[in-house]
Amino acid sequence: MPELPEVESIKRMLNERIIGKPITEVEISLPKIVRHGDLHRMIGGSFIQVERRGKYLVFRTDSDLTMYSHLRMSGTFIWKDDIDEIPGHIRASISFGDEKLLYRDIRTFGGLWLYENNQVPWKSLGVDQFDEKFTPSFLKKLLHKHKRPIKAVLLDQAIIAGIGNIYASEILFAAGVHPNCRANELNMKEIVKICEKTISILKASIDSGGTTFRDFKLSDGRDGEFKGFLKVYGKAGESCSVCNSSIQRIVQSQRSTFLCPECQPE
DNA sequence: AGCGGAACCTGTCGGC
DNA sequence: TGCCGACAGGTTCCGC
Repeated sequence: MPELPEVESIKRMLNERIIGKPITEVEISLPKIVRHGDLHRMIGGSFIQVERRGKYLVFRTDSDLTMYSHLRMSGTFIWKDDIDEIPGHIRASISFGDEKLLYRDIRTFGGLWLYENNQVPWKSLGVDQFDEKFTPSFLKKLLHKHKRPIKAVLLDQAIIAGIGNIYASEILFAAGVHPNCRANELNMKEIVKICEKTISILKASIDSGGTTFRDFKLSDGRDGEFKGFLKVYGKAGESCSVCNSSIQRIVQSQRSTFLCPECQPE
């Protein structure tokens, strides 16, 4: 489920719900989703802020403990009072008195980490696309270090943190760049386009509450609304909205890529 | 060093 | 109707 806009939506929900409330209980129903640390150590403390780094959620507490979460393919957080019936696949929960935050994850690829001081669960995370450093000239330096196809480079979180598979296709379509173009062979005009479209598409998606591709729900159960804005992802065989050509699906690094062969010449 | 492929899981959908 | 394979929004590890 989570592309960056979904993670951002969840972050905002969490900041409205859990800040400053004493943590009274922690329940783990699938131990392996806790990748590091003992979450019970948070009992008695409280969260002071939830941040986002790439697709990670960062839960700051009033002590030196920090909880991290990555939702991977199917994780989500649900505020219990927002729903009528608790769904299956709840892997962990954190109680705040009568209120409760649920961590749900069908495929169990996601996880929770607890670290103290300034340790983090990621090895390396690249620049965030909303960072002021994310400019065409900076992007040019990054891209020209890699000869892989641009699609693979956009997806590499160690280079740019936050772009997922849906948006990689959408960004390259909007920029008119073929996904197989080698990153180090892109010219400045193409890089400027990629930079602008990355920011504008992700912003627009966040504003509309995230993508509903398969089964994404906002924490309160409403559908995200961005699905209707997708131009190529999941549309193989349909007509391009710009030129009417047939949208193609190709596979790169074992993942689907969608493109318009006319708008994105190789 | 950088790249492609396998692995980690469960659910859904389309074809026969 | 039912079974079976393909596919799914992500990341890490391993071998070349």
